[in-house]
Amino acid sequence: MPAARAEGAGKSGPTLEQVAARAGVGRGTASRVINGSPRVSERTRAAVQAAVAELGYVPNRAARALAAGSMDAIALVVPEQENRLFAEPYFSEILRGVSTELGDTDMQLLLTLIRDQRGRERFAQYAAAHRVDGVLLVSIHGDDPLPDLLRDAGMPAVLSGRRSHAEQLPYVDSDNLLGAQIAVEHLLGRGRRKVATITGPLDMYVARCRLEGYHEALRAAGRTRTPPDGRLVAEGDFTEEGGRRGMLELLRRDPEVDAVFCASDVMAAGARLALRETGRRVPDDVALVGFDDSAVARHMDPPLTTVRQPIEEMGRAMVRMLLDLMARAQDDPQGQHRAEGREMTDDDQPRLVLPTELIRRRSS
Amino acid sequence: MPAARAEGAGKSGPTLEQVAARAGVGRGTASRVINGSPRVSERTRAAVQAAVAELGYVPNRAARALAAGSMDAIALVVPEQENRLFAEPYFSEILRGVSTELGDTDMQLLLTLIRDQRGRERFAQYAAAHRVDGVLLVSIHGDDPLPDLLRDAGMPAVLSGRRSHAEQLPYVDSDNLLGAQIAVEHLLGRGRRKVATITGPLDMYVARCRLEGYHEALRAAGRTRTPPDGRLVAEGDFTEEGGRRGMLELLRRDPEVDAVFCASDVMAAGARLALRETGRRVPDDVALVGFDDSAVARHMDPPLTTVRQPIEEMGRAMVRMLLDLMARAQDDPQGQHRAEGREMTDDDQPRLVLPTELIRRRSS
DNA sequence: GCAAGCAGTGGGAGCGCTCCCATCGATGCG
DNA sequence: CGCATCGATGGGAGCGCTCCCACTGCTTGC
Repeated sequence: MPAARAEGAGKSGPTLEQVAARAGVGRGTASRVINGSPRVSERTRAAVQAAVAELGYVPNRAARALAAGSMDAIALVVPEQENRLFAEPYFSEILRGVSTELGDTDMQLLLTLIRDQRGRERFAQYAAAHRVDGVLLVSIHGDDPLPDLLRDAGMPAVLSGRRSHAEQLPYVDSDNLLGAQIAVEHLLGRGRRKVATITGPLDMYVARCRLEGYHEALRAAGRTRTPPDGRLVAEGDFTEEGGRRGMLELLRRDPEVDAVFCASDVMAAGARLALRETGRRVPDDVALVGFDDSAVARHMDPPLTTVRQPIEEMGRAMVRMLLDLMARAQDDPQGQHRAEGREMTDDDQPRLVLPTELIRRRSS
Repeated sequence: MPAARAEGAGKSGPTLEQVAARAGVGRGTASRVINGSPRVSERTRAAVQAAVAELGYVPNRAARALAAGSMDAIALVVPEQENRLFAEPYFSEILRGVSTELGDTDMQLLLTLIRDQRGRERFAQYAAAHRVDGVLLVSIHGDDPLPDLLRDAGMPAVLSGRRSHAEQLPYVDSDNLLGAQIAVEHLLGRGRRKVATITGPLDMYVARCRLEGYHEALRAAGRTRTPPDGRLVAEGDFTEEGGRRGMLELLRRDPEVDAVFCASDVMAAGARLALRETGRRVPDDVALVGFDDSAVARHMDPPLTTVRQPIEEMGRAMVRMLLDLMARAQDDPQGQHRAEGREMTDDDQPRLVLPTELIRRRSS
């Protein structure tokens, strides 16, 4: 069929000009059809569409980007500190959600790893140079300047998780505090007396929220600070080894710990190792609860009770939110409506917090 | 001059033209400096570099792509059949290797999910329309036409894993056959008498290789087909549930199975479940060996003996190979050297097979 | 009956860059 | 001492597209 596409191998496909010629219309009209403008007669539209089909025309993205000033692409930015994130189920799920939601658009997904400060600045520049139309930020620490760099550059961006309680940028998060709280309440409800916790890195808001939920549950149970000064709190780093060390530390401080809420399943797996090393049974001696409901939770022995967060859905929601922001930016190139006397308030920024849920298994 | 495009906020950064003006040189010279051409005097180079720094100039990718006909981007294509891959450790590792290796380039990584046949064709068109300069293909089934579509379009591509023994395209693979063989030999060496296997989907070459390794080991041990007709072979699909079903099937066929080689750790986890359900102990009653050495192997109880393949390194190798192919394509736009009477032989295609290694843990 | 209005259209003017040809001294050589 | 050479440079000509203005017929309004 596309007998066209003559012999020359490497040449890129037909151009708009050729399509227009074939359809017997002007370049402008052809462009209008391709882009679905309404101001085209039915006859013409059909003719152009036929030409497109015959020639197997595919718009040249670079040309379009150059002329229109938009790249039809968004970036998923991943700070690669500690090489950690990729292995995490969290990331795969986000990725799945993002690409699924993007599948319906003809937007492209760019994956960008940010390694260090230099990379961060470089990316901010890239973004400013309009190499992408929007940015998704995953696993951002509280002190990361990148989001603000992007905002200043006028680049639409959505965070997965907040950096602080007062996050200024659009974000999608899950209800970490409540999730942790129900997890700990569950442990208390099962009659556990010394409920400890292994937290994430406390420079991450998500880790602080889960710790807060832990405290909240204890407080609600009238069990505030027993024993005092957080002896039952160990700071981990969301890694397996961190969970293991945290557990050993907790046991060292108080050998009678009988339950642990871990701020991630992976850390719970680490804690499980430590428990095994020290000859403790789960859940008989120590009950364990994780967070995420990732695959590892199901595979542990015994299977891990955990707090499920709808990660894939979060990925999808982030994309929807970003596309929305991009559309806004389109209509209102520089957020100029704030020039209309109306300050861009925080409330203009979309945000979404999805619910978490306790999944009970045999570890508690 | 182009006072045009005045202040409007969303303005992209400075242009090459402005950099050139600032440095007091012509556009061509500025471009030469930016692209590291040698034909520039030291003085001029310094002046331009200073201007770049002062202005914070970042080349506009779209313009460059349009003018130069290359996108400085490669695509990682993932067929999303069954929604499976993203969750797999295999994928995360590849991804990590790929993006690490790419970090040193200023090449961009595009992630593309292919959902169905339509998506496949669409992507082939995209590629042909030069939206990317090269393609990495992951988890391709034996009958997938995409690789050939790409080759016909003259698009450099590298596969992870072969589609068949006679793979025509460049690929990076690991030594699946030998890996499986040492795994099974290990089992036999431990005195197991009835060694079964749960394979991957047999339309994937990787699965057939591992099955072949299994047979090879039995043959070498003089244990060919006992019992006959592959009663000890169950076909799985690389999923946990598939592993579970495979194990149940094997036990049904022959309750005296005392060892199982699973073609992936995830399936081994499924098999472990089935074993537990039917009251069998690991390794006492049944020894288990997996493949991949993914995180799940370490977390299982008991920890899983498995065959390690250097997945991250495979990702890196794929990128190196692809960049190399792209450079070739550059020099020799249409593989025209075959016009010189020299047919493009298979041997022109780079290929790489990395070694596998047995990791002994307590499940065997 | 004539000026507007409007849907539908064609095509010029760039977008910012790379490619490449023309230019211009400064050399080198016969 | 004049001419071919060469390193260094300037700038025109697009790349394929979108934007937008101008133009064509027609249907309206007064």
